[in-house]
Amino acid sequence: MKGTAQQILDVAQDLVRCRGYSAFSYADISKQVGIRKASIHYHFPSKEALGQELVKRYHTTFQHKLKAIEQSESDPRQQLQQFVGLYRSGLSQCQICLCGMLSAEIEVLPDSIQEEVRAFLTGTQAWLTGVLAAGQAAGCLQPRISPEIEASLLLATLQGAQLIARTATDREVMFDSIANPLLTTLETAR
Amino acid sequence: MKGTAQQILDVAQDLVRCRGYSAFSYADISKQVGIRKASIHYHFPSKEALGQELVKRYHTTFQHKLKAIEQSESDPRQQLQQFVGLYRSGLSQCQICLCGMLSAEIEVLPDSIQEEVRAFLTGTQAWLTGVLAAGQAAGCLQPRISPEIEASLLLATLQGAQLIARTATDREVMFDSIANPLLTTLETAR
DNA sequence: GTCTATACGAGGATAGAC
DNA sequence: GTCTATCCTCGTATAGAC
Repeated sequence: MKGTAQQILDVAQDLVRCRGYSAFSYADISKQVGIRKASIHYHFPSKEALGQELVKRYHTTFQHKLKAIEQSESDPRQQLQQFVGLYRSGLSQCQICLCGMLSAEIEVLPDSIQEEVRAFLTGTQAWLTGVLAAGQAAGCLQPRISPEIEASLLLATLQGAQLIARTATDREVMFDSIANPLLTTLETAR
Repeated sequence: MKGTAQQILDVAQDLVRCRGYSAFSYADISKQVGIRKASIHYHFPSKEALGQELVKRYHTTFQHKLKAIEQSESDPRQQLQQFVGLYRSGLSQCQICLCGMLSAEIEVLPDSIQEEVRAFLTGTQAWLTGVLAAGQAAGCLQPRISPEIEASLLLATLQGAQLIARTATDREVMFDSIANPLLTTLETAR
């Protein structure tokens, strides 16, 4: 059984990924967790503190998922496919990457949260670069220009694909229509 | 000299592209235009009405810019370059595409505004498809898989590049580091 | 830890004078 | 067209009882 703080973070994460930081409130969390608004302040004194913790936890969890991918798949092509899968999941509930959403809202975020978002993006791109470099070395992936540049192109495309997909009625279909061709063209011709 | 309604839309557009729909208010507009909050309601009875008009006007203006590109450049490569330029401009003031921002917030937007956003994205992708098809026919552009698919890939990458760029200190440099390689790889090798 | 009660400001919106 | 005045709701946050 989870602690209240974790439940709050779980609910808050879903809310932010769906509606955005500006548009979610303590009242929303209150309803879904089943405690009063004031009680949330016991666990997180301010919205800023909550938001900061949210991104930190998201970053950590995401890193664990990346580690898991590295350990479960040795083929860089499949690591890449699983990575794309991370961006696909959540779309059905109309959620996008927490840090994609927060990037859009970056101008209205407290500095402390902005920093966490930047750290996430930097870390993710570094991981992607590693996968692409390994794939290039193994001859199974062909990054455009360089692994570094391909990583930023890829990340941008996935964030954008999420944005566009969520305007569609069938979000996953729309996402796949972008992500699948992308993966195909990165894999070396057989 | 512009009418008040247009001034309101101008200011509102900058605000939404920078902060988002949820995070901008009549008070913000009021300060910048120099009239009282209540006066805004004379021109736009509700925030929803203002938002809807905003996207409609943005869409129309954007279409005019696309027409202008078609007429000033006959080379599809340069049309594409100018198109990318549209996504680059505004970044220095921390603004992203109005409809990219609204896509992120789509879940909290009134239906009427959601529709306008979808129309914009569909129209833009159609235009891009045309340019890519022309470039392919002329042998100066090489779309991945097909012009249609390349258009959606390209659009997603540009929207994502804007998102990521705005988290950086030097936003235009970051944007270019994604957009330039993208353009390079689309142009046929010389 | 969670509650009730409350403070305080901000947000969108309306009525009516000028 | 724009103003002042006002309404009502919602948002974050705090104090203090249980």
